[in-house]
Amino acid sequence: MFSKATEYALRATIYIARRSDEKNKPGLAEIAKVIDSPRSFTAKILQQLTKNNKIVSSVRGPNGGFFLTDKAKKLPVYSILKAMAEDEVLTKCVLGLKQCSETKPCPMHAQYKPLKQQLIKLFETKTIQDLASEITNGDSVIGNGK
Amino acid sequence: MFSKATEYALRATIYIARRSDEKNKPGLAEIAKVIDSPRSFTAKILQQLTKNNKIVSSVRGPNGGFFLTDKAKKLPVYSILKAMAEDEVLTKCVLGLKQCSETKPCPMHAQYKPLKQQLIKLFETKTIQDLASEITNGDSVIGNGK
DNA sequence: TTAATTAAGGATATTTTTGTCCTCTTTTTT
DNA sequence: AAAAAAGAGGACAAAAATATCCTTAATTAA
Repeated sequence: MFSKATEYALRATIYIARRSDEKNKPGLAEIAKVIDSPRSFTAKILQQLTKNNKIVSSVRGPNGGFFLTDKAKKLPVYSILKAMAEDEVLTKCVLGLKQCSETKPCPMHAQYKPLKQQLIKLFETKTIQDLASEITNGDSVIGNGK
Repeated sequence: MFSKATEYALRATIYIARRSDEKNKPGLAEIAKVIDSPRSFTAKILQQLTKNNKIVSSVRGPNGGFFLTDKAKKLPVYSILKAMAEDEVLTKCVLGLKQCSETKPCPMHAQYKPLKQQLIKLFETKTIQDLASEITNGDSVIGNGK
């Protein structure tokens, strides 16, 4: 559904939200290891999330790393998609038609519409914090094994 | 959501289903024009759909072109996704985790599951014929304008 | 103040996806 | 039988996505 870059962005952000506070800031190496993503590529993605979009914050130097402000934790997951310029995945026509609309619907339109709406609602309603808290049991997982 | 290739595959197949019978077989040029896709690339995709997977049928030579058998028209739309090797889009973890399962759910799992199920059901239930018939009014559309 | 640590950023490489072009084969028409 | 009209298939090209590496800047600790 989403690109690798966006998958890493989601996983990394959720992990940082879980692990970070004023004192504790996971670094790139730790994040990439835990979420099972290529390190340098993940660095680029975290830059994207810190730079314009202010979803992730960072500090350099020893004991530096990445963290989320309380404000950032309250952002909808959708904001990560927007930061990765991939929110269109949820909004565009399933058949990829520019034309497709209520008045000029594609053959999938009527059937797909309610699902699309639920998808958007899910990503708009759920906050980063919500997902970070979703460790209801010890088996919830954010990476691929060891 | 899907790749360009799969979008073209869906549009082309629906168009062929609408336009074809024993006598009438739209050709590549017509198909590509109507569904607004790059001609030669569309040729490759139609080859994929004819070759192994037997979703689309074709005949060469003058008055040749593409058509769907009655049997093919009754296939679920899902079969097009499988032919394009993109059915995983619907089934895999939103966060891209191999691990993710009922016993080791990712943080989105519980919320996303019912939506995933609806998506799969939609593509498994709807047939190509269903979509081809979905011209309830004259404004239904399968390409991008003129 | 020097050394060490860590993110930022630029340049480059690799892979995948998307797309084109040309020749070959099949089929029909003349 | 020859010519024309299509799809089939291979080789190649371009663009985008994914990934790596190296240097610089910021910050902290010794």
